[in-house]
Amino acid sequence: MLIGEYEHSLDAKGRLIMPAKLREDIGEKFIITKGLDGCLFGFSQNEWTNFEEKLKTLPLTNKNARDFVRFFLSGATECEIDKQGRFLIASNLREYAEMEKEVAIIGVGTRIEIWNKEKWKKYNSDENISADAIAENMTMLGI
Amino acid sequence: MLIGEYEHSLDAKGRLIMPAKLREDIGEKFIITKGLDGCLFGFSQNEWTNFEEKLKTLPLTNKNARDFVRFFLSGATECEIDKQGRFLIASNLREYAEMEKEVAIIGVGTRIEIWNKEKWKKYNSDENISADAIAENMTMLGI
DNA sequence: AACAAAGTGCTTATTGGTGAATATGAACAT
DNA sequence: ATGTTCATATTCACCAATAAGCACTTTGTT
Repeated sequence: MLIGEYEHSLDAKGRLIMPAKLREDIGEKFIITKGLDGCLFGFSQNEWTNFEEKLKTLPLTNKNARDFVRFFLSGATECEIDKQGRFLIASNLREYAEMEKEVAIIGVGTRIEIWNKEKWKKYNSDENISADAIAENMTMLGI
Repeated sequence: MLIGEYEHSLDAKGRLIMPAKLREDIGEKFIITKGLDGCLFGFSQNEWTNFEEKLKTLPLTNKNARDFVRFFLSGATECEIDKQGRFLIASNLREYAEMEKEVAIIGVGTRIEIWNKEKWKKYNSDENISADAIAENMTMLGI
């Protein structure tokens, strides 16, 4: 289970340390893609192949399907964690998520998310995540 | 699995570098043809025969289907990657996809797509990929 | 035959990815 | 407090991938 919040920084070449506590669960090789709300998603191999299988079934003739597949697959990269625990974030993904240096990495159960740190702070301070709203959603889900 | 987004440029003779990360999957010889949404499609030998098979199943009695088949087959060319990792894009295909110099190559699972870079940027900034639509599709696919 | 256009191949410079070495800093034990 | 260990940060050097320019070959045209 991928959990926790970590802050790290990109090096000059755009590499990032994978927090030691996430390393085991995410695996040595994993996939990052463009995510929602301006962050990047990171999936373990298992989660990803699942997802790929589903994408493959979508029809080429349907424009919505093409758009969706393009978004995820064109935005995807396989990453490998090096001996020093770092991995490279492709430049187009860095650009997409507007990452300069300071980055937040968070575990979200089945995936990780990588955020520009400022954006993450801001996102957290917004009303989208007021305790009330969350509580409401919890009751909706029957928790 | 063909994934990722790469930006490269045509040389004076209309040749293009095949990004190193796609080379293995697409194979030394592959097929490019006119694609949908103004780009070119590129298939590995295997995927191409696959695709041909699917086209063959379409009813020749239906004009739409005939048009569809002609569209893909008439534009198809075999490409070979040279020692320096480049391949030539036939001039009629370059013209079809309105390629001048700057080009985006993307991996979309079973095929690659080659876009005029500007067109690709524009396509990405359009609403075809609103966050809402993506989120919706994600839940549909159970992610 | 002469020329132009298109295609092929080589050579060089530059960029960006990769790996190694070292430094910093926190957590913990003595 | 002091030393030890582990995780993270930073820097440097090297190598592979790509860009760009040029020259040669082939093909088709006049």
